[in-house]
Amino acid sequence: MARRSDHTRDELHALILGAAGVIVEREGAAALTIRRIADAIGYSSGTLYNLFKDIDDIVVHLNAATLDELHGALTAVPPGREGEATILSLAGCYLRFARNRPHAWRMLFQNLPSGRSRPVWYYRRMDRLFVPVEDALRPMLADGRAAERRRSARVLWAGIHGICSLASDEAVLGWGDVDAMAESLIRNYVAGLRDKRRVSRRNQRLIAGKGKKVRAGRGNAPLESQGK
Amino acid sequence: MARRSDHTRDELHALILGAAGVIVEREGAAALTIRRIADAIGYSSGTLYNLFKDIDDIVVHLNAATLDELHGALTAVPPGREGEATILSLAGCYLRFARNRPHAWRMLFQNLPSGRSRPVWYYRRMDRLFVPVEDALRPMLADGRAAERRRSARVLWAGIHGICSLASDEAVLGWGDVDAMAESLIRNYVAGLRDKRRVSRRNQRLIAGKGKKVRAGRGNAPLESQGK
DNA sequence: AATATTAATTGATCATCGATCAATTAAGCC
DNA sequence: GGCTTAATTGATCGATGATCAATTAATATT
Repeated sequence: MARRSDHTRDELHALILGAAGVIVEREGAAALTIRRIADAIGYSSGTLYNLFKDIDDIVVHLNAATLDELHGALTAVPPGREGEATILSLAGCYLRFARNRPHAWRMLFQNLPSGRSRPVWYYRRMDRLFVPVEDALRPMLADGRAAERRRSARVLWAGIHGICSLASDEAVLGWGDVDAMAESLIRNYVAGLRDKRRVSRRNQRLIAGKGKKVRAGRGNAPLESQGK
Repeated sequence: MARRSDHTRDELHALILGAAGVIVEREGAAALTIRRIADAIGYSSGTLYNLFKDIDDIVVHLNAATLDELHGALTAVPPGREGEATILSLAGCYLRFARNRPHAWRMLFQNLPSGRSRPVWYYRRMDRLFVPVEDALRPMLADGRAAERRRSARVLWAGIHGICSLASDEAVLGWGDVDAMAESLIRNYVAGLRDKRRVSRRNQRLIAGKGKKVRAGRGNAPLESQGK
């Protein structure tokens, strides 16, 4: 047949993503195949290529929906006047999401074949996730230090993500520890942020005192010092 | 033919892993197939199944070799009497490794099909990576607080890993920022670690002051407070 | 109402994948 | 030299992503 009036193009689009989402939710990304989606919605496999370029395209759209959900959950946490508490809530939100929807969450970060890259709008959606953290940092890092705030938000978010990532890789870390770890990360990092000046000075002294005389001023990058 | 005297069993084992390593290094994990390895070493595909259970088994052994290399690089950084500087060096080492060997590094963390899990000895090799960080934390966290030191090492390592992970996912973060981000993470987290007591007390006051009276004492877990 | 136009849908088909296993063949032993 | 053992082969299977000529239904035109 052709142009069955069963569904409009948009309905079909949603139908495919819906069925794909169910498969991923239940069995993980590895179970997601063109034929299984087609069977689930009662169309044949070729039809899917009318609406999506290839299977990676489907995955990208699924991930976009997941990112939207996650973003919605993050923006739903009450901002609160105190920054640290807000960040703790945001982290808890992120961890809960990853734990409740492990398959969808892991698919977000599964590496694609070398060479391929995701569309731009996809990365914009990932960037959006930093915003709530950035806002929560405003009490600690004033408006004058926007660049620093931007970086700190990304450091915190990446840190939470790293903890989550190792925890979801069952047995590297157990899920039992992640809450305490995330709390440790946030509490100590934010505390460090608060006495930025004193810390910088102390580190200068300590590093300079270790071996050769090296002035470790702002912008100095000891991480690159032993480049290979 | 059979039992060609070309190579012993061990040689063949190494030959397979060597060829597989070259393929991954050059083209990434997606290019690694049984047939390509077999062609590369001049054997037929069936032979590989004599030495490895399946292709995941080959990947696991490749990853083990990568972990050994990484561990070797980490233990090669001079310990140094000062903890923070050592941790900065360790992080630099980790970031450099991930940047220089992106394919091998990313394969370490690629999620396996739902249900499957890696052998125990594999996770032991991952645990080993925490040890140098734990040792470097000894100056800040005395012997009495071993559990705290253990957790902090994992927090730091997971944080660095998270930064690295988002950076390798090209375009979420650029590689240009990671050094500064890692430095920010370590400097601030360690600083927070240093005035643990004062920080805890301050947070108690702030959280208690926000809305309902909640005593946020030690062991309180605000991350789980709004469980779903 | 009949026909032509357009486009959605199909499913056979292709190359490739991981994995299996009967058949083959070489090495070691008596 | 014949026998045993085990390593090696490659055809084969089921399943994958993707393609495309053929089919068919909805719409426009006459």
